Amino acid sequence: MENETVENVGGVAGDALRAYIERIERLEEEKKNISADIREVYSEAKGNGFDAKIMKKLVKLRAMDRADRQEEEELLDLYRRAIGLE
Amino acid sequence: MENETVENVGGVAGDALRAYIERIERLEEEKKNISADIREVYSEAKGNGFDAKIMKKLVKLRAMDRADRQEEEELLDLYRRAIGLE
Amino acid sequence: MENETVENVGGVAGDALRAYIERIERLEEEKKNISADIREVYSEAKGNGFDAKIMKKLVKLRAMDRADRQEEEELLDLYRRAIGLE
Amino acid sequence: MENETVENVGGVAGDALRAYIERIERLEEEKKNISADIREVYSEAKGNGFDAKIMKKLVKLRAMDRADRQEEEELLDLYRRAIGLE
DNA sequence: CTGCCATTTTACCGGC
DNA sequence: GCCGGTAAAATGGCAG
Repeated sequence: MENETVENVGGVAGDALRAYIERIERLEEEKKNISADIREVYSEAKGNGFDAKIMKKLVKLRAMDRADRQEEEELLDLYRRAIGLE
Repeated sequence: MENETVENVGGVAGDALRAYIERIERLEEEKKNISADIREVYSEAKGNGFDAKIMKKLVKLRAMDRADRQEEEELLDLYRRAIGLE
Repeated sequence: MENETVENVGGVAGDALRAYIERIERLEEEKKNISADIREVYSEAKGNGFDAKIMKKLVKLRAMDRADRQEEEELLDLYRRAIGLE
Repeated sequence: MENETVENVGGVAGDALRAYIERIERLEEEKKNISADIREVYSEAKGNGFDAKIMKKLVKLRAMDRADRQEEEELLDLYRRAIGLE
């Protein structure tokens, strides 16, 4: 390949590739910031006496719709009784 | 506790708790959207013939500073030769 | 280094390294087999009408000691009531 | 259901369920022990001057067959040159 | 066969 | 500074 440049190595379009990579890097950066914000909220809550682990369970439960949540809880309850786990 | 309300159950300040939970939920929502965007970029790149797995490696390598990257690569190379893995 | 061999590359003791790697590989192999066995049990249970997801929760609950389990469940319950999540 | 016992709660066969759970628990126990063994090997290697992170990469590379490994490495190399990452 | 979800592994962060 | 636990990433199994 005669006119091979950094933008076109072995048939790979370097410009296009770099553009994708940079878009991803920007998005990863944003995501990282949001994760830091979330950690901060948990930390603040903890400072006011709340238990972060339990809060995470609440977040999960709220994310499920009510019907699913109830169905799942009832089934778990049933299984627990079946094996005698209180 | 006589005046126990939904906002103050067993000494737990429901309003404060709910506020934390909602802040977290908003942030989680944003994060989720960004993750979707990232997946989309990989998907688009894949559609144009790039290999997503290799792209992820590039992103990781670029995130490391040059010195660390080179050190790590040299060490791996050394170990490979030590056990005869080409 | 004059007498550098595959067993001693750049000061790295190839024999020792290979021995560690091989021990790890054997253990990883065993682990993989056990994981397959576990999947098989869940699969069999599923074939007999049990819900694997709920079973996994049972396994987790049984792994916690009773005191921890009860404490955690009570705290979650308290928080749920505080934010009005049933 | 009149003769409901701990072995048959709400139509759930407690004995069968418990048997599955216990099989899983035994397997999980074994798996946990093996994981501990693996960690121990890495730790021992570290004590003798090896870098655990790099060792993990070796294990991974050895698990791939030679053709795949070479193909992947060549592709990564190509991409790196295409975006000018040395 | 592809995309999706769960598990597993890796990396990170906070606590001791 | 290290260790443990927690969250993120990557891999692998499963379903459609």
